[in-house]
Amino acid sequence: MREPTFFVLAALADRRKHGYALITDAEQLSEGRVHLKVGTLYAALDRLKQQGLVTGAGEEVVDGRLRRYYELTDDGASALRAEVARMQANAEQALSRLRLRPALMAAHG
Amino acid sequence: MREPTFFVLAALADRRKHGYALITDAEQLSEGRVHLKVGTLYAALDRLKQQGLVTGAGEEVVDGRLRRYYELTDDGASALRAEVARMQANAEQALSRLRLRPALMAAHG
DNA sequence: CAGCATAGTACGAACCTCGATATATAGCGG
DNA sequence: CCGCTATATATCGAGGTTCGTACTATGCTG
Repeated sequence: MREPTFFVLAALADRRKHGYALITDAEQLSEGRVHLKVGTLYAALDRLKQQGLVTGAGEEVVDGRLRRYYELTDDGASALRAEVARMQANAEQALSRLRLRPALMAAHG
Repeated sequence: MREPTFFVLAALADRRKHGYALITDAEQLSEGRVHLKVGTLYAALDRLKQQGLVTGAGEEVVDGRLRRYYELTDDGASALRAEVARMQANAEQALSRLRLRPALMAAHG
């Protein structure tokens, strides 16, 4: 799973949201590191719906603009938890390798 | 950075290795979750060399077969540490969102 | 000579993301 | 009214990474 897709799931983890809200929410969640592009977002939502990780959760019209809501399915929440566990395990393994690395002697080579 | 690329860097973190050894090492590091394909590996090595994260570290002929060694540059080690920090931060953010999620009431809805 | 493990190379297909473009409503400044 | 910005959804071509497979090659075993 790529980073933009991960943040779509993460942004939906607490409650249902509409597309545009996901863009701003993912940006905050990632502390500014990830700005979802609209093409990425809707492609990801279509894919995740097809995979059963996300589902439509109603529509609303606010100020004449349509809002389509999305929410995590139970499978989606499981997939997100699994992805988190995988990332933490990967990070731990990489750190243990880095600790085996001979220390840098910056001065005097 | 994608997972296969991440494990190429992680497998090189402790000492120089040759291509084929990276495949078996990445598989162990990931606890069997990631099997590097040869096409993926050498494409990643070429890319990482071009980016200055990995560099050639000598050649050897063992049993008539060529071994090309690769090692992390200082930039490569920094990039790996940055990627680890990013993954840990992303995982933490996702977990805090999952904690806000209304609990599942499996029985009786 | 056939099969297997090791070791590296090459290439098209598939997947995900990027970046740009299009549509639509509402508010603000000129 | 026109242009600009923010909100909101949708589509499409281009690009980068990985996948999957096929290929070359050596040495060992049968």
